[in-house]
Amino acid sequence: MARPATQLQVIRAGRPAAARAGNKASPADTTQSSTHRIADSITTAIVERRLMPGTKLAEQKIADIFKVSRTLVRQALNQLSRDKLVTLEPARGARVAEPSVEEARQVFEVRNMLEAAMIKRAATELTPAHIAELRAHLRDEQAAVQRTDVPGRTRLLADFHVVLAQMLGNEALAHILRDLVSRCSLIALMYQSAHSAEHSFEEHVAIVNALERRDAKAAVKLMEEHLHHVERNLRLDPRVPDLESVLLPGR
Amino acid sequence: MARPATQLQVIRAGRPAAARAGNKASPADTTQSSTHRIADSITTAIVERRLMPGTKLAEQKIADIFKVSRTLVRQALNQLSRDKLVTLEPARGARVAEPSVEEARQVFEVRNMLEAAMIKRAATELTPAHIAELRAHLRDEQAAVQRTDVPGRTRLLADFHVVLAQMLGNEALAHILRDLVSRCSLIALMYQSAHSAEHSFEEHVAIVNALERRDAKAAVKLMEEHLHHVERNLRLDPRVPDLESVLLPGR
DNA sequence: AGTGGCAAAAGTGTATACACTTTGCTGAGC
DNA sequence: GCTCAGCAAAGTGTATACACTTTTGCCACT
Repeated sequence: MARPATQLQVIRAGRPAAARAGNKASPADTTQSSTHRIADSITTAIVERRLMPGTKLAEQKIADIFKVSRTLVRQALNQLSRDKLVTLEPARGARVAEPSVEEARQVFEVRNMLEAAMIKRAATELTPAHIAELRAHLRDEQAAVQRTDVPGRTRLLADFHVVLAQMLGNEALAHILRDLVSRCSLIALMYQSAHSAEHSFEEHVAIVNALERRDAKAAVKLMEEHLHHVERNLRLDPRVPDLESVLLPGR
Repeated sequence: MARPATQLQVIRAGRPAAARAGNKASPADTTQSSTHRIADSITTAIVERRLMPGTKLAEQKIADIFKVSRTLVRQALNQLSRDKLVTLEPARGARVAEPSVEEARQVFEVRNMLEAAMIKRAATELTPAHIAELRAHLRDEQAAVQRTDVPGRTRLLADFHVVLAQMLGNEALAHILRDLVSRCSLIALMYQSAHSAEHSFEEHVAIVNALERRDAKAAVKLMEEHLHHVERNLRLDPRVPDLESVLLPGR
């Protein structure tokens, strides 16, 4: 069971003063809260498809990896379970969530509601400076797509929607959307989206073009179509309809 | 600064078996997770105005009240901070949140986006059975208003919006809305809404009437007006605009 | 060979210990 | 009398201890 002695090692990544050798608490030594760092790492790992749905997330193992106690890992897992990125079963531990088809439908429905309203306001409120920022973001997206940087493009394509929310200056909206978009990444991952990254990118470009023209109607329409395309290209139906037909395919 | 400790005493209801004298763990003995119970109690206390914004929530005191360790209280406070009902300052502890005017604006903006879209769908999708349920809810609202049951009516008026979300069968939407509505309760509490409960109730009735007529346009309009009224009746402006003009009013 | 059951191992849930931070108070210095 | 250093009390942050639960593997029994 993982020798705790290893925690005493002084080496620890390039942290100047903070990394004290003491084995006891030293709050506020890391740049941010350790909990947050752990939750972030796991989120990123899930979104970038390095942790598959259903993967067991044992507290002690994660604690060893991050060289902290289970306490902090538990906090992180708790947060993630609120984002629906992991599921927590009593006395059974945490696993990477496996969103159901129904859940996917619901999440996309909410995104549609929120983002349609959002883009409508964006069309009237965004300044040329904002549009320029969006163009810059699109350039990043394109670059990631072209060099087939899968984790990078996944993140950037998702961030597009969050960036829009932030430009409206509404943190509450941005926060909600960030959660929804993360969940969508997990859903896309589970249901193997066939929606090509290029396609998403092009739809983003079209949306920004409409915003620049201040054509609210077109922007809303494009956004709704975009979300609809993403959702429709999930393989939501034939996913393990029931166990029997998988094990006895001949029947 | 109002003694916070005494306010906490009120919360606990008579729990028969849970309060065991044993000091060690006994998982899964309470009906639900203790953490959840604690978070719920605090949420209720905030929404029902028994805990005022800014009240210090010291971990050990709460732990004593609920007869659990700080561990569980910390978990509960962490959850609440994600809902923005309490603020957590590093090494300074937790307090009941004091939402800013800007935050209030943002929350109402998001609610407007979500609820307008929601009510539009509700107008086309709700069945007569749903309408009947809504009528029943309205009766409860009215009863609470009439007997000036402040905590009850506050909760029921807020629940109206959550119930609508649930009727659309979208848990994700309902969950988001539940958070937003709780925050709104806190905001209303801080900025002493002058919006009378009767007024809200009547607007709810008008909304349900529109839904029954399946008049989506009217329903959306009524809902937007309702939210606008609630927001406009907050005293959002003169609230400590800046400290100087409070301390040196003559200038 | 197959099955039921028990015991060890692994893992979760809660409490507690202890280091560190903040805060409020007191007393020495001016 | 006022100010500020420094100390004590209160409170937070993290680790660890330990009780309980689930899982796993093994063995006796059929």
